[in-house]
Amino acid sequence: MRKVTTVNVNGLRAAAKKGYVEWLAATEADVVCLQEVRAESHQLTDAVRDPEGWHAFYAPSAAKGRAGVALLTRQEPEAVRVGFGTEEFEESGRYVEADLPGLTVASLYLPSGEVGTERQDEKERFMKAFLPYLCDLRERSAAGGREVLVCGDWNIAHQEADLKNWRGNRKSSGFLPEERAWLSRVLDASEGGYMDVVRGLHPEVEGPYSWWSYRGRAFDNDTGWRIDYHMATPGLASRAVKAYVERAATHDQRWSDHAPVSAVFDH
Amino acid sequence: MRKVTTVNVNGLRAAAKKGYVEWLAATEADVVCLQEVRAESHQLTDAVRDPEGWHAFYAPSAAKGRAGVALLTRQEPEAVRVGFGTEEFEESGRYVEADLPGLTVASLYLPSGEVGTERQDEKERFMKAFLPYLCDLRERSAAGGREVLVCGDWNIAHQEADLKNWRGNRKSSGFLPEERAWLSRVLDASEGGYMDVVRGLHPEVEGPYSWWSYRGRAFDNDTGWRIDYHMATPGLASRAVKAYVERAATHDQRWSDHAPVSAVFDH
DNA sequence: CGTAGTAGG
DNA sequence: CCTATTACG
Repeated sequence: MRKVTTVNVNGLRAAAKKGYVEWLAATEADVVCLQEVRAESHQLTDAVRDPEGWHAFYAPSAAKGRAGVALLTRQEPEAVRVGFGTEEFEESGRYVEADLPGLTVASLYLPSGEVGTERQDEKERFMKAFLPYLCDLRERSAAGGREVLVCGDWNIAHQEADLKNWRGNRKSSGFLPEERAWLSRVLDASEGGYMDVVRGLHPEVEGPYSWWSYRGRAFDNDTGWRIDYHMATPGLASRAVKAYVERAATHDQRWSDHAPVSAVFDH
Repeated sequence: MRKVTTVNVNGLRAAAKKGYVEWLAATEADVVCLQEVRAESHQLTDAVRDPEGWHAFYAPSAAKGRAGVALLTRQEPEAVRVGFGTEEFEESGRYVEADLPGLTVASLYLPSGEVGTERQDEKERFMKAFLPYLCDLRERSAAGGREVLVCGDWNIAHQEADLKNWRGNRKSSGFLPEERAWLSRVLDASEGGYMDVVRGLHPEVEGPYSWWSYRGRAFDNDTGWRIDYHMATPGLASRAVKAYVERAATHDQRWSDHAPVSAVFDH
């Protein structure tokens, strides 16, 4: 495993018609993590559901047309698991993980919230349940000799450098103080203990953003958010040699409001 | 008034983006009758709602996004009336009429039905209430020295020549014996007393069809129905010199599942 | 197979 | 603004 890419496709059926298929055919990634598949497997064409040369695993949501994550791996995994053990989210299409030799890799779609609504409460319940799981996962994997990489749409920008208009979004879901504090705990060596691979390799830059609203000229003006992360255990993070947002993948013809984010690892 | 065109636009907002605007700008009609506007006036752009050179009158449905008829006239009408006096259908967006010198012209969208459903019952209630109105209208207009022309989507094919696959549709709403019999009463000299202008000028042809399903290759194969009619009082019908379906108007780029139907009158 | 509606993001 | 749903045609 050298390269892992994560991308929120915002509806795999729509994305497949607009450029996702060509992008996947051209990628050199060994693992691709998808979020917002927004389809049941039988609604996908065979070629999209099971692309040539990949093993594909889907965790759809029980709610039709919502959420849905997937993992594509070149190598056949030793095991695949859906959900993280919290009843409320088991069939929410938000988490799938696979064991590869020396690595557990996961595709995560953390709920998006809206301040003052039940959806924000749901996001917070997810966060509360998911952090202990991340700790368990890290410990369990360490015992099994595996590094961990949790990729996906975390729906939180961590620091001011992670979104263009941070001042205007201090009261917006996705940049609330409690959400940012939660991500800090994920990254805290004494708690979650994960590393933000992209930020680790690019500590001083604005962004790079991975999501731009479809409204207005957000993409053209690069008015974006960095909410898609590769969160890695330190041993794996130390092997990261390259990490970048494939902004150009959706430049000519946008096939999602997110761009793919990739990380390349040494040996 | 020389030329009157009727067209079911199947959503004026969608049609306006796909070719309706250009078609209207090029037409030489003096009156245009629209059905299935499927929008409230404020949802239309100014140029679409009030096209240059026309007087426009809308009768939207109380149900958002449904039905809706309109009349466009080059000349300012002496009067415009919405509905035909039957409570159930007053705000259903199915009937508007206007008085022009020597003529009352109407835009009608008769409900489409589906056998065995409440929608078929509604269609039948509409038919039952509308026939007496047509008789009243004819008599009232005659007393006022006006001819009558009721144009629109009647949602009934009258005879076998009025749809491609009449055998297969004998139990389909739109070609049921009772619907065909009702149209015969509209045309019966001793009852409705109206004339089918297009059929009057083209007694021996199949069609010409004015609606083709979007499903399959119906348009390319001309598997259509003739359900859009100009129904005229005899004095006006006798002045018809030309009547045709503008199939080519939606040939390159279809902007509705119906094509405009036009009739040209002498003096 | 389209156009609407509405929910979600 | 975009992708889904569902209702209607």
